[in-house]
Amino acid sequence: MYTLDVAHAIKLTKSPKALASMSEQFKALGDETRLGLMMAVASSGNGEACACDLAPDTGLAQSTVSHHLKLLVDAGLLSRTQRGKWAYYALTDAAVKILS
Amino acid sequence: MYTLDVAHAIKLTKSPKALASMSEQFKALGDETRLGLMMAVASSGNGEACACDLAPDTGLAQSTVSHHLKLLVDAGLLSRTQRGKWAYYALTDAAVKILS
DNA sequence: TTCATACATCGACAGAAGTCGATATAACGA
DNA sequence: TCGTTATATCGACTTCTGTCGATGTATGAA
Repeated sequence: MYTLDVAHAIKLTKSPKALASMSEQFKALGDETRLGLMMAVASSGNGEACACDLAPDTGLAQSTVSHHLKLLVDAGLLSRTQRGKWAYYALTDAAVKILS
Repeated sequence: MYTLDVAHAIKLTKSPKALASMSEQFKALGDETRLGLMMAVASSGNGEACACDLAPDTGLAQSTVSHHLKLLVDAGLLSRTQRGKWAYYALTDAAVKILS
């Protein structure tokens, strides 16, 4: 039956907790700037991107980009690695699942 | 290479138009009430759900639910069919793709 | 035609979210 | 140690968004 397939495929998350974290991830992606950042990371040379490269492309203030990146990390969509002075961001598995 | 796979899998939507409509859909799903409505439709008996059934479960005002449903339809995530006095909502293909 | 029901639209309001400039922190080089 | 660079955090402001009650619209029944 079509319906049951859909319900099953959609990993019917009746649990409110799962629903909350799910909607948090969607909310994080529901902003053009942040989705653009995700795409930039995805298409960046090494699977990861330096904040110093991401910020200029957006045309936004550095503090704004930093804020958006933190939000994406908090939602579990980006990982953050500090190397020296630079911060590198990469997609998490969760992000790849949602975006592909 | 890992990165290129990611970039490709993510249907690298450099086009701003695609990015805008994508983020619109994510934004629509980025609200717990609306995501709950989507789940309710997905798990409803017939693949579609009547607004009259959806509204009471949310505990919200009827006007609020109507507003959310319109938003989901506008984002291309729900289809709307009027039958008599009742409005029936069903997931679109786009919604199934995102949610599964 | 009149009434009730199902839903949409409107106007208002409170709280959330995006943005900025200024400032703090932390790492590296001289 | 001092200065520079890369990011993060803070405070303020404006715009967006979720919510409601009231009202409009359309369908069907009496």
